[in-house]
Amino acid sequence: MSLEQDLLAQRHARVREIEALGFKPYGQRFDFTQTLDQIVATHLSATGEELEAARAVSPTGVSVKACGRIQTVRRMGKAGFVTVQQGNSRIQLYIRKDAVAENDYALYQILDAGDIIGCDGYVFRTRTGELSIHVERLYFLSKILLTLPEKFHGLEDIEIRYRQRYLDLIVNPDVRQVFLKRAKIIGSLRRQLEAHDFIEVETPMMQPLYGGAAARPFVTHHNTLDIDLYMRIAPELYLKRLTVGGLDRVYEINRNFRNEGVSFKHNPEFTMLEFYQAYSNYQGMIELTRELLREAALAANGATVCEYQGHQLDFGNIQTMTMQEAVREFAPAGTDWNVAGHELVHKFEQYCEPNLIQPTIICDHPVEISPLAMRKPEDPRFTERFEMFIAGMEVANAFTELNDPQEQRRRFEMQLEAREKGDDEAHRLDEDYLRALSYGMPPAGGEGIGVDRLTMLLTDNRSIRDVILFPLLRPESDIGMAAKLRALE
RNA sequence: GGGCGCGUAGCUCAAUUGGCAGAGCAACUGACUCUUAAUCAGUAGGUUGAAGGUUCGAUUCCUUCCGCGCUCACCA
Repeated sequence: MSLEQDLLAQRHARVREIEALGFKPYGQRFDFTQTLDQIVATHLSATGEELEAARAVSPTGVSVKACGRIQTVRRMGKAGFVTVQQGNSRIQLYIRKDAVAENDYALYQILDAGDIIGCDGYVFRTRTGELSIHVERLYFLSKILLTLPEKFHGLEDIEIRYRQRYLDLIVNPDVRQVFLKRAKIIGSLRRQLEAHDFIEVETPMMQPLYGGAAARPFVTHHNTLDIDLYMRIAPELYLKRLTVGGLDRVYEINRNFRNEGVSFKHNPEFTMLEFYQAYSNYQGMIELTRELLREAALAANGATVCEYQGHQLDFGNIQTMTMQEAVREFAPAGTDWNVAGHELVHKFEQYCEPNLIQPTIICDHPVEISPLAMRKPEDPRFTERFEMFIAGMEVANAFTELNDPQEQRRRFEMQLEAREKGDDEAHRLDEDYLRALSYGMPPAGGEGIGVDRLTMLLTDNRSIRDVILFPLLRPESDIGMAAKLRALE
């Protein structure tokens, strides 16, 4: 028998012991009166004397019913300390033989780190001043069968951290904070857009034709209809159909799927915010972007400035320059910046992109790479488009939407030519989209913001996998948990 | 897909030129009624990612495979 199975068998035997003591190892509702966060916040500054005095005045004044997962157990003869964690807080429980029922003490003696327990007790401070709960009654809520990683070093194996994120979250408190911040960022984006009268909509993830970006799609199949469907690479064309329908301000925060390489800034499924505002244009999007990012930074960090991989990023002061200006500034002296088309894009990617550390809006992209954006009236080689770069990453992409169906048809045909020349990521021609435009789409500005990348920047994580709860990995070979559990029966 | 690197006990890590696979934590037994990385005494725990090869002998060298990381390409 392997060690792992030996441990599992030990723990399983403990389940029977817990039952023999009259506790249920699983499945009990527990109506705690305070969370550990509340207990810690309430008594943060109370001294031991104050807590003792409060208890003398009213025994219920400092009494609590609380619960959490055991982090460490320190047993000493006829008493001991058990540190439990719940939410963002941990607190130690003090259990002594003469203060609890016999069964409760017997239970305490067989607790393992990782068990989930509850207690009744009162709040006090130990001799060393640590806020603690003096336990008067114990409850058993859930049994751990496996063993937690080491308490001091935590879990560092990056593969296990991604594969078993639940374990990562249990033992690495910083990871929890990253995902709390992520939720705050998304909440802030929603609040800002709602405040501007945008409504949240959901458009198809499975599409008969994919579009709105240049990328290879995932293909799936619907059995009953017997058709292939594509996982969307962007929601853009559906959201713009909604502006045709009179939903003037729409947004969607959801997953896009792109069948491309995986890297520190690419995950096959990623979260995109897209929004469209009728009667606006790309200048309007620049103004809105400044506001959204400023507020997101404040929501995440309480400041518009944050540190990212050693750089101070200022989300409250976003500069703007055209793509040509960027090449003029960053390319080696003598480089011809007064170019257009793919040549300009190439020079931009080569010389500028990695150097755009501070949040920077780059505008006026060549028409060749912008099939859905309106041309600039004063120079039709370029479009009313911008992308925002931060720390060398593209974080946002926006433009004045092309709403002329004739021009859109010609752009699609340009894309078809590119496809025939071997560009298998060129846009498809979407007849229904052209039909929608032919009913008249209001002038509009639209934008997409990469939520994962924004979260990376605001949480100082260099890998997109550290801001996605379950990043895509190759499936594990045999884990055999079912067989191991069956062996315990 | 290419290049480079990594994979040792449940976890974090050692192992000298190729020479008996080790430690701490976790686990188990015992002591201890204010500890906090509790302490102290003892016990047990290994297909060194997998398969093959070279060798008297392989964690160590070679080949293939698996997984992960970094990087390049791709990702307008």
